[in-house]
Amino acid sequence: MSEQSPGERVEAFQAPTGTRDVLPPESARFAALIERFGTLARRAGYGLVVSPLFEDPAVFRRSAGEESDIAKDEMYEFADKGGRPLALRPEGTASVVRAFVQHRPVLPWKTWYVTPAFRYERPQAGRYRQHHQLGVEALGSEDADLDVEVIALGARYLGAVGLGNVALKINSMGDGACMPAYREALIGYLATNEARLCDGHRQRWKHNPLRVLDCKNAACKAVTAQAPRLSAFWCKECRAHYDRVRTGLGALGVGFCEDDFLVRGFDYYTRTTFEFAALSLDAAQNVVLGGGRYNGLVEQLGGPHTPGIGFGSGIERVLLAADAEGALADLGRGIDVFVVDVTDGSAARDLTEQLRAAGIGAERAFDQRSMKAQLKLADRSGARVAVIVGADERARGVAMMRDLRGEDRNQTEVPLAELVEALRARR
RNA sequence: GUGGCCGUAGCUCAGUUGGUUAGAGCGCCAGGUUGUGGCCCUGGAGGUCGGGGGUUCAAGUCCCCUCGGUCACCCCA
Repeated sequence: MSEQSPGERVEAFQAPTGTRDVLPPESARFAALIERFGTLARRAGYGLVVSPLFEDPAVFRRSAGEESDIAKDEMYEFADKGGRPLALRPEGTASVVRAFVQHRPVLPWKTWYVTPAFRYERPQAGRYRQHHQLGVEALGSEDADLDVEVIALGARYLGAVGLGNVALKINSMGDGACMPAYREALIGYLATNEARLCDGHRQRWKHNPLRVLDCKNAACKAVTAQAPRLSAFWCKECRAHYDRVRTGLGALGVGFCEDDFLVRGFDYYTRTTFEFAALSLDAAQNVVLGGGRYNGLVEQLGGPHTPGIGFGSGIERVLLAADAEGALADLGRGIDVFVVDVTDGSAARDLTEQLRAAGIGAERAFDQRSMKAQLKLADRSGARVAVIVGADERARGVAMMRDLRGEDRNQTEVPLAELVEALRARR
């Protein structure tokens, strides 16, 4: 039963604010990123983790930090029909760590994931309420060489999708032994220089003093230029770890620069932090891959002390950067052959399936279109070859094989029994 | 959450100081070519002018509200 009264027009629904549909042909690039990343991750011994899109909100709050913006006002929270509080995943790491705590897999546990992520914020260039991330999380080792492996994997991934113009920054956040002292020193310094901070941070610096370090405002930059350096506070162990990371990256030929002010958005980072920025994008949203070590996070979520490191990479951001660099431009549709049937369609029906079964990408037209229309579709499908079957060919058990690309576009007759072989020969 | 700009066909846009049946290019469909795509020619389909209210003899055009988009701040991927 229709609920509309006669003549009433139904509104055209559209995707909610800050979300979008990823459609062909763009979705091919989306898929290519995931495929290439998955291949590299598996090759390095990382296994896929698929976990629920929603969790107890406390999982995300504990992880990102109770005081973080994500925890405070960017989470999609709701209660299900049983009254259970739930939240949509705002980032990738927390869920994986929660799964680790729950299942206690054998260490080291090296995983990768692809997932949507939800944050309630105003959309703008390169930022959505639902975006997509892929990444890795490796738990159970404190070895700096694992940091190197993870960073190298990130670099390899960005290279594999064709991004050349990227810059890697690394830093160390210290640990429980040295970070508190730095924090105190920074707070003391900011307190005496409060008046010179930018408008926003003059009000908010106490809320998260470290954030002032990566403020883009000139006023803040002038202040932080003289601020105490985190690196001067590193304890012996943190310095040794950091040095091993630097050495490792150097040995692998992964270029990087060190940035004392690299402070990432989540509270859980200890020691190594890193970011890859796409230099072809505006600085406000140019981080395409970022992560770091989180040696206290597993305990935060109720597990045993277990060190970990990982990164997340925004698919939309990487795609923006790929656009800017002209990368990933020529992904075909995977159609090798277009079957043109000017009989009753049964030849197209049977031949396309036969070709697909043989591993050949095959497409056809439906609805008994004219031969001219079918060839037009064949042209646009990207196929290299059209296989044409008319009444005459069908009667004789043959097909015309026509070149759609290249210089000489000849056309030859092939017995149906030899079609697959003939098409393969043309590859 | 705050602010700027913008909503006319599937897409990119034009639309004179408010004035008949709202246009173009591209795309789509068909024909030119009774079995041949890309180029060309002809024709066709396709529009709640984002939505609602108001002013007016008359609103795509002016006013208000609203929804959406976009950009920036904030924050982040």
